[in-house]
Amino acid sequence: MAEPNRSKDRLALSALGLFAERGFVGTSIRDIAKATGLSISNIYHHFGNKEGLLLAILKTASERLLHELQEASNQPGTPIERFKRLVQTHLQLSRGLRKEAKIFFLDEEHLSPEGYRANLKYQREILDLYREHLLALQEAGEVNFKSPTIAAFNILGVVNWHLRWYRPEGQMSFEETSREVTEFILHGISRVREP
Amino acid sequence: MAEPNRSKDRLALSALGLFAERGFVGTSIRDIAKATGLSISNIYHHFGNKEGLLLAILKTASERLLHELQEASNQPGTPIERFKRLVQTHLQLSRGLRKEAKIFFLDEEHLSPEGYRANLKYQREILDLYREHLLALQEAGEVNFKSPTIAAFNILGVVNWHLRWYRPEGQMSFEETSREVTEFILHGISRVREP
DNA sequence: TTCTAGATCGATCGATTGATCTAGTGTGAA
DNA sequence: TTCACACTAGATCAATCGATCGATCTAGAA
Repeated sequence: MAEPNRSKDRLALSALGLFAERGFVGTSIRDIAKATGLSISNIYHHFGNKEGLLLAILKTASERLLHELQEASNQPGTPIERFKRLVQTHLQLSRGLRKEAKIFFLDEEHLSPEGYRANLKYQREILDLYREHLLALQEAGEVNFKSPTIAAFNILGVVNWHLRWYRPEGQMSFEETSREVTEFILHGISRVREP
Repeated sequence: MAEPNRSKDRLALSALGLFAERGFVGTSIRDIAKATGLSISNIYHHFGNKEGLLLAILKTASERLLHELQEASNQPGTPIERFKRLVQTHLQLSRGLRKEAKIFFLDEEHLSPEGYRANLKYQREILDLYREHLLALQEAGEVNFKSPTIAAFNILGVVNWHLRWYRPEGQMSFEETSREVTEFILHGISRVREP
C-alpha cells in the first residue's frame, strides 16, 4: 500500500462536497464514486454503507470542532473573556466547517436511530460547553438570563444562523459581521443597568 | 363538485406531515397518495408535479405568517413595544407552523431555481419586516447594533432556533422559554448603560 | 515461492422513483 | 339529451436507487 487510506480520504472529501450541495438523499453513491473516479464498491469496503460515510464525516468534524472550542475557551482569563473567546472561535471555526455544518443540520432526519443519536451527542457536547461557561458567568453575577440552557440555545441559534446567511462574496466582511454577532450575544446575556 | 378542493386540501395536509417527517426527497408521491387514500394522478392534476405540491404548502404558510406578523406589529405603540410584539407573535406563530417551518428550512436545496427564488422571497420579506422595525428603533436611539440587517439576522436566528430545540413535552413551558428568548433579543439590541 | 488480507473492479440484483398515458367517472351548462 | 370539463383510478414507463456479487490485483508475511 503506497498511499494508505488515500481512496478512503478521497471518498470522504468528495462526499462532503456533494452532501453539502445536494443533501444526503439527493446524492447517490454513484455520484460519489464518479466524483472520485473510483468504483461504488470502495464505499462499502471502507464505510460499510452510505450512512457510514456520512457518519464518518460528521464524526471527524464534530470531534475537531469540540476539541478546538475546548482548547480555545480553556485558556486563562476572566469568565467573560473566556466566553467571548469561545464565541469568536466558534464563529471562526464554523466558517471553515461550512459544508460539514450544513450536513450536520440538514440531514439528521435521514439517519438511522443510531446515527441520529450519535449526531445528537455531538450537538449536546457543544451545548454543554456553552452551559458551563454560562454557569460560570451566572455565578460571577451581572448576567441577564435565568436559564443557562436557554441562553446557550439562543447563542447557538445566532452562531449557527450566521453560518447560514453570511456570504463571503457579499458586501460585509467576515470580521465585521463576526464582531456585530459577538456584540449581540454579549449584550443578550448581560444585565442592562438602569441609568 | 360536492366538496370543492377537498382532495387538494387532503393531499396538501398529508404531504405537509410527511415532508416534515421524512423530508421532501425522502417522501415519495406514492407515500402521499397512500396516506390520503387517493391515487397518484391527483397530485399531478392539482399541483402539476411533486415540487408544485411543496411550493403550494410553502406559499400558503409564508403568506399567512407574513400577514399575521404585519398585522400584529402594525398596532399602535412605541417602537420598542411594537418590536416586542413582533418577536412574541413570531414565536407564537412559529409554534403553530412547526411543520411548515421545518420544510421551509430543510428542503430548499431540492427546489428548482424558480422554487428556490420564491422561497428566498418569502424569507426576505420577513427579514425586511424586522429591518424596518430595527431601523425605527435605531432612529429612536438607544440601540446597540450598527447594522439593522445583521441584527435582523441575529434575531431570526434566535427565533428560528427556538423552533428547533423547544419540545412541548419537555420540562420548560412555552411561555417560559418564549419570555426568556424575547429578553435575550431585547438585551441583544439594547445599549448597555455603564453604571 | 506460496499464502493471505485488503483494495478495487465491472456487472447485476430487486426495488423504488417521478412521471405519463389511457380510460373512465360524475357534474353542470347548453 | 348532449356536450364539455374537472376529477380520479390504475397500469405502465424509463431511469435510478442502494446494495451485493464473484473476480482480480497488489503487497507483505511465512
